[in-house]
Amino acid sequence: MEKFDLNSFLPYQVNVLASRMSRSLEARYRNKFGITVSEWRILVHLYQDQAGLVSTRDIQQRVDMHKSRVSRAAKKLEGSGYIIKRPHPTDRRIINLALTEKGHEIMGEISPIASQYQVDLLASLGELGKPFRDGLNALLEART
Amino acid sequence: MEKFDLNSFLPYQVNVLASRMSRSLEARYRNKFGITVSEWRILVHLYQDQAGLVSTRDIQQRVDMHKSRVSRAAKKLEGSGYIIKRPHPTDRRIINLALTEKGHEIMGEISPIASQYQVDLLASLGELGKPFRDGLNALLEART
DNA sequence: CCAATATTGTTGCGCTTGCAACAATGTCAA
DNA sequence: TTGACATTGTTGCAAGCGCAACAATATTGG
Repeated sequence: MEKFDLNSFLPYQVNVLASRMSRSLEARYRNKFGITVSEWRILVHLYQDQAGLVSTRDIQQRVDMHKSRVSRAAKKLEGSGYIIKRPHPTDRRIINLALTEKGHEIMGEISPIASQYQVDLLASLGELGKPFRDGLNALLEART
Repeated sequence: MEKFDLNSFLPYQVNVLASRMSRSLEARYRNKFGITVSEWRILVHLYQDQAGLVSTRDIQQRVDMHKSRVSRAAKKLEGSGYIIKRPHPTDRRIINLALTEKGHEIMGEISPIASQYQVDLLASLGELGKPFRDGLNALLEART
């Protein structure tokens, strides 16, 4: 009698997969650059959004991280010289973040690694790739 | 020019989804029973495997948790009276875990909640459910 | 038999995180 | 204008985690 099968329980599966992916990907750049996932998310966000009007608040909303997590990761990134904090021109509560030249350089190196990882993942998925991504997006959009 | 789109980056998406699922599901039972995800995994495993020959080592291997994490969660569960630790009959290094009556009772309550959550998830996925699960399983099997 | 090695589970350590409280600043209504 | 409320970012705290070291026990090779 099967009361409950953990191995086919979606939240469990997704969590396990997430941990493995993070770990596997992080292994590809952590030792080399000393970057954690939280910092990586901020860097990517600054890298892709060239506008530069990026506050801690923006990142918190767009990158699904609690503001305290953003705050601490940003502090570390500033200390490492990858980003700088600049005051918002009119609202003094807001702190804008921007990549330094060093930040651009490291993203120039890490970004291809991440892209390649994605390519590898999709290759291993084969024709399941498309429907899997559709389902993933559906679930992500379902819960606002 | 799109250098890198975080929102369509698979490891990011899967991680965000995993966090939301855990949080959403945990909210359905944590306050009521004071159970964390780690403890939940152990309880489910003991619940579904009636054989009872379940050591910390078994759980560690099957439930994708580091042994220290299993050890601590088991200690908490024992303290809460949900499980008991029993010595292995021949190998004195091994500690077998088993649900107490109280443990069975709580699983009788939580298990349907989890099942219902899965039903809700699949409902929101609609016809994407099947291919999504296929892709998920493919990724989980890909990395041993 | 015994010495070296392997396995099992626990624990100290450092790190990260979420939460709540907080200070500083901005907004808005009366 | 001003007083109440909202927003932004930081920090103390407690909890959880992975790693590595460890003690206890088991296995294996000579």
